[in-house]
Amino acid sequence: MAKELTSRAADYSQWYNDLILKGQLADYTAVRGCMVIKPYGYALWENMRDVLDKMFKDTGHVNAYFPLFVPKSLFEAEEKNAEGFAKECAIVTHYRLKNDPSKPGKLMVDPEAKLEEELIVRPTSEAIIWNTYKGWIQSYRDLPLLINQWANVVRWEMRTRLFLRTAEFLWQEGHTAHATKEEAIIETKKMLEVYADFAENWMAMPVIKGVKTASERFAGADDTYCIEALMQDGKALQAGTSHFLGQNFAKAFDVKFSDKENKLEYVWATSWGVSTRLIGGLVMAHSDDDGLILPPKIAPLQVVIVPIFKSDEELGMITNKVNEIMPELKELGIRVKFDNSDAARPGWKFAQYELQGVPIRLAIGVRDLGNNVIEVARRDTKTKTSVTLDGISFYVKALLEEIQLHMFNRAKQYRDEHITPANNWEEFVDILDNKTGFVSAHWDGTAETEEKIKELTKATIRCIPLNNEQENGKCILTGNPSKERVLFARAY
RNA sequence: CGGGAGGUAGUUCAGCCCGGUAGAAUACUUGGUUUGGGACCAAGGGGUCGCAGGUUCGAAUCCUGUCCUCCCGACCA
Repeated sequence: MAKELTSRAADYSQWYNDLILKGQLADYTAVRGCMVIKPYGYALWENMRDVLDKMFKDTGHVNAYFPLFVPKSLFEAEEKNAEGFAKECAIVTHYRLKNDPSKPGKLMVDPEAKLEEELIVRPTSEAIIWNTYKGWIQSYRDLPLLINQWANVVRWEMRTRLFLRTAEFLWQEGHTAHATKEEAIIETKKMLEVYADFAENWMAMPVIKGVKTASERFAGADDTYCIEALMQDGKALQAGTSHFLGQNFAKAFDVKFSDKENKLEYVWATSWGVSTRLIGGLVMAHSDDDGLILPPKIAPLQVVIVPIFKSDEELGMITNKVNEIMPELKELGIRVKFDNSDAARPGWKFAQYELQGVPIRLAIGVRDLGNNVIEVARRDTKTKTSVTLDGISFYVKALLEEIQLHMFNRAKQYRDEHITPANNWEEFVDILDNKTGFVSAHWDGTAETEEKIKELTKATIRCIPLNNEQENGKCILTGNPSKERVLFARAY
């Protein structure tokens, strides 16, 4: 079974690629580093997007859309932000092609059509948005501004990987403006909670909420909060970030407001985002050697019904019964498909839907009709049971919930078992090399030490967990005093 | 961007070293038998050999350039 898939043990990277490609989530294109998200993968993204969008709106945000291009002069206004992204920008320099006189039928860039000012294809939108906000904000009555946009961005990464790091990707970016520092910090933390809620309760992917060290911070932020997830190969994945931007962008773009005392103040800012990278995390958090395992709440298809028949007459009998069940399932809001195609035999369908991670498979043949039962197969545990057809829709509904919970608990158990304290350097390195996962260790708080540890072990500080327990100790590398442990890991 | 590997039928690949009518498996189409874990038989269709130059009587094969992918590294909100 699953004979064409590479196993995780044999080659984890290849297994990951196999699942994306053969599970039909995405495919390569002729464009370097850019993928096409196929209908099945896009359906997954749509489900994720819809849930997040509702969460944003429930927390008072509205959607808008800003330009893809950022004039270079605006892009460079916030210096740290510009510096952070400068090395991975796509730049528009011309606006016209013309026939190439030396190569008939071919086109060339028209040198006459050079732009006065280059346009940067947005790697993130703070610059264009804050330049726009300048015109929208005059008074404290204009605040807060709570805006989100669903968009694509481009980052010219040297090395790309499907979903995890592509040159162009889809995401949402929230950009809010506030009258006070306190309010902006509350917003930053609120959105981190939204992300954690989404990751854990919808994607069934446990995350650690924390704050980044100064060197891992978003370029232009005063603080970067993050959710960190753990993949099955023991590597960490930054799954979402929420930034407290202070007044950095307000100052760079001169965005001031009059407060109640008619004093001019700079606006306080936040930005926060999650991307299609979440899909990569979803794949690596849950799936197995037989294919994808998708959490029911966001799976494009939650239930597939596969008929087992030897003749049209038998298929007719089965179809009659399925026609009773389908409306009941749909009535309960379940995304269900009846695969009565005769192009593939049952065994092939079983394997295909397992590869694509459909949470529940129902198989029904005439034998089952006689016994008034149906075979229920769970993707997460690969167990099969024969269940009475009476009230089957409620059984399926409950089972979907159970699968969702089981997937989360299983991932959480793995994650929890892979947060390991290290009290000396030998332990630290041993855990990273052999056990993998997060290592909880003391750090002296300096960027130099952080960098040195990264050089020596390739592990980075993923975050300083929120509500971190305070505990006096000694830095794992330097032995200097430390007040708390931080989480290290090798990461994607 | 450095090192390594690769790109030939929808897919996985052989052929390349040593230039001479483009192959296999699988998938697809049709017919038949089948159908409770990736069925079988028969017939059939499908290719600018990544792209662009060059060498040659002749290039999938040799040479040069270029694009895309994978792995390792550097980089990485």
